[in-house]
Amino acid sequence: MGRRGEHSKSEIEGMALDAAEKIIEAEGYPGLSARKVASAIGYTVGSLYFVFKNLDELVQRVNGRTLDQLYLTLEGSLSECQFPQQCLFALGSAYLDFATQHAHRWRMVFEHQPQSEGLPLEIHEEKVDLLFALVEGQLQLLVTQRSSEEIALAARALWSGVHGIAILAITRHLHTEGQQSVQQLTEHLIGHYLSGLSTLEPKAC
Amino acid sequence: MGRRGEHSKSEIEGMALDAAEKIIEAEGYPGLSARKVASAIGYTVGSLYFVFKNLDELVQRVNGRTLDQLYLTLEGSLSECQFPQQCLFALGSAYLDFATQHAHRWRMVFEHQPQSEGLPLEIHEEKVDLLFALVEGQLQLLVTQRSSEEIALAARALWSGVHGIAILAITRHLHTEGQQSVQQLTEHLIGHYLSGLSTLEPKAC
DNA sequence: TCTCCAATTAAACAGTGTTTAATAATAACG
DNA sequence: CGTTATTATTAAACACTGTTTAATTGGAGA
Repeated sequence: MGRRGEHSKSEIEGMALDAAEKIIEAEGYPGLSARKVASAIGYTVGSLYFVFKNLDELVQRVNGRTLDQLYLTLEGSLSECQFPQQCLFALGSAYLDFATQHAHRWRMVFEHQPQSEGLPLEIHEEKVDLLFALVEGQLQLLVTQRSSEEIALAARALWSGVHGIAILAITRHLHTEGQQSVQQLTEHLIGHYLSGLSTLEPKAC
Repeated sequence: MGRRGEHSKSEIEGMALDAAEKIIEAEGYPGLSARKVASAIGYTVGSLYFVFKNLDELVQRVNGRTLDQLYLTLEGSLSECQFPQQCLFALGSAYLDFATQHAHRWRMVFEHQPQSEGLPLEIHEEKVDLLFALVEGQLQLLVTQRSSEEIALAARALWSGVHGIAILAITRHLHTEGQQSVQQLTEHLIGHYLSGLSTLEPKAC
């Protein structure tokens, strides 16, 4: 039926991901549906299932692209800073900006729970590790003479903190006004944590 | 039809909330459905809508109870500590335990996005503020001579951090092994943050 | 030109949240 | 005690969901 081969399989895939992103950005994850995506790209649900195994798989693919985009954004934020502490502030600020500007898509990365347990979670762990690596790089420059395990631990502790601020701010659980004070909160956390990191003796952690 | 007045309105309400909690704890939020709750308490969907306006309202009620339970747990954890820093560690540990033991219900508190925007978010802000107050109390004891605004900011920064660790740990985005190292991560964050808090001059924040 | 395969669809199934009208059981009233 | 209202409860419907199925159609290869 109609227009066979008009779009290649990977073209349809890309169109579907684009459409899904738009829907999610506009209506949030609950607003996403297979038929909506299909009709947005001028196809029927069946064609979606010809390209994706599941709707879960589609969501995971969208999440993968979101993580890629987030990585590029964070990496880009490092081009406008000099000293490690400055750069960690920049990373935090960029993370918060991205989370608020693409709130729905960003939340979906961490909130979506696939029902059919497949394998693509490993891919995500890889991409999340890349994000952590950005933080580790700056911490490495800041506190020398520390094992990579300690650096990894520190990066996860600090960045979980920034992540928590972002989530609570977006879901309006912080009960603090405006975006300015959220940035303030982030700088407060990072600043005090780093101060403690350089104060406490290296062996104590 | 049948057994009219066998249970009062508030009894049915309580039964429904209990049943919903069990379902969520067992299958997660996606596993919850009106018909499941109804049949679990021996009624029909219609009776649910006679008691609750929405399924959203039922979820919000469950979330309210979860927050109450969380508060009691955290408050209880304070009975086994003496010094503020010790108590903050205890609070963090208890928060993490609760989050992992009731992962599905705890996640729902922060992840559920109601479609029909009602009013009961204010209730939640109140209960969340109560949680923050527990942290503020310990910080108050730890660092004297600081305005309540500074204490409130510090409590939110620190506890967002603990919250972030809990979320990322539960959703397995931390890529760190076992629960023991998650506790380690929390103590690391709290310890270093507090160290920085007492080091940095009071006016600098 | 005929065949066969791949792409696409329409239709179905079981499930969802929510609303509706019908109904049974009780309470109120004469 | 009989009748009427009211109120709790249900069954059924509606529009929607994810997913599967069988049926088609278009084009490539022989």
